[in-house]
Amino acid sequence: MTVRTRFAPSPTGFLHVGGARTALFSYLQARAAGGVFILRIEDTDLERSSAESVEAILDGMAWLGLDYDEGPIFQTQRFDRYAEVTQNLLREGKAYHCYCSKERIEALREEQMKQGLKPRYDGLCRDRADVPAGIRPVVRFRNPDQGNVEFDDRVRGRISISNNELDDLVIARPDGSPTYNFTVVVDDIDMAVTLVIRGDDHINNTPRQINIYRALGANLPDFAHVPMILGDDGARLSKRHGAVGVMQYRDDGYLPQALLNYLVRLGWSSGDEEVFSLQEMIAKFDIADVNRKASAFNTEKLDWLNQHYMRSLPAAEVAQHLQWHMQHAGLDPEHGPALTDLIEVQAERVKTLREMVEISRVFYQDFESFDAGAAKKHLRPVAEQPLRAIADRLADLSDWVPEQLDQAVRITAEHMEVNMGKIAQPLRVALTATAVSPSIDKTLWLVGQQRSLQRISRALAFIEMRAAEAS
RNA sequence: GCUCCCUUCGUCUAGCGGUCCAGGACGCUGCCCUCUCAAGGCAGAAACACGAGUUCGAUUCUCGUAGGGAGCGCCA
Repeated sequence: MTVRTRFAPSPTGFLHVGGARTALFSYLQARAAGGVFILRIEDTDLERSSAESVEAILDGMAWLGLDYDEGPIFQTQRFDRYAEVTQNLLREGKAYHCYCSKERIEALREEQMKQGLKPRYDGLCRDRADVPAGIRPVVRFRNPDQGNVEFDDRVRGRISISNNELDDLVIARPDGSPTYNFTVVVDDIDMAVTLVIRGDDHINNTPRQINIYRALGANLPDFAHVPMILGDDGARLSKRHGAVGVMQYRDDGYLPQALLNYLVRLGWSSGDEEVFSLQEMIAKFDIADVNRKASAFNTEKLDWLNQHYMRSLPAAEVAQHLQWHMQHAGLDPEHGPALTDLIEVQAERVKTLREMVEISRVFYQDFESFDAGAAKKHLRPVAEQPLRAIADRLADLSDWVPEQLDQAVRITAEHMEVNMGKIAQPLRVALTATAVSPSIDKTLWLVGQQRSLQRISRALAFIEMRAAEAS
């Protein structure tokens, strides 16, 4: 039997990291088995669902590269089907109309809670013969009241719950619209899903869903309930933890490979390995090896992985993502070094593409003024001779490559009998306006010959101006 | 309140009765390297929630306690 998995988000917001992880797990299980991965949009709640959210989810899936074989399938397109199944259950006596008012149900719930009982529908309308006038009834599923439901969860192990704990849940509202626990079951049956991977907040729903499967005479899929993701502080992940939406990670400068790798390691491991390409994940991941406890999201480790991928992925591939950030920062890649060159030298000094853009402005745009502290320390009269000397040598350089540039600076330092720092630091400030940049040869290389010479002249003028002011 | 579930370094995890005075990774600290910042190399601090059992022997099995989570909707 071919493995069929699905990811079934409800479009009530963006794709968050927890959802992305269950999507990834479902995707990996399907791909590993040469099976089918389905995307289904659970939009039965017309109030909360939105087209923007659907877009956001689709965008998130696309950015992560989690391609699906079937879908997106929208539940709102399947209302006729749910109604049909509901009618069948009604006809077979496996479901019934319930005329109880919401008020009565609420009062019942309160009363039961007060008595220390678990709130459950009391079945008043179960065998009702009359049809009260003027009331549009809901449809309730007739849950077995004997025995218990057991299933082997692929991550949680054996789970057993007594039918006494369950009650007759509403499967259709007065207007006929179906409810979640019913639609998932109908859909997973119709779509022949063989493995249901979802958040463990659904674990308590599973027994009642299993009862519906049985009433429908369908085979059960395997279930795998994965723990949720917590924020850095161990509390449930929410907006106040910063980024929770997948696309926010893109905006913040993370590579999809890094996020995916981080997510797969959250609650799962394979020996001492930390880095996994998508192919390796497919080969090594097994939902049965996922941990049972919730894990906290740690941005520092994500940062480490992100830098790893910025450095190890082909520069051309990273450049495609960097391009997007350059544009968003208002920088034109044409006005400076090739992005692949930039990545080669900058990737090891930043955690995100966004930071890379920030520290690289100076290679694409002229700066307004020298950093005050850096200028005060390095653009002093003593730097004048070294700067003139290096400028002369650089002006004659025909081959503007790091090796030649490194030689030029070293030889200049040797001739002047000074430390590298005596020449590199003033030069660094001249070129970048700050005292921090890549190694001096790489900095020169990225700035380019013409621009380097212009900036050195500018620094010399600055030094003279300061000297004049002082005297 | 009731039901179900979870508990190894700060964090992610390895461990599936003796190989563990508990291994790896991120982070942290120190040293080295060094033209700045990084990166890199080396070293280090850092955990089995607690209490009873079972056993010759428990991180590993059982039961309690404590702490935490989820569910109990005409939301998904």
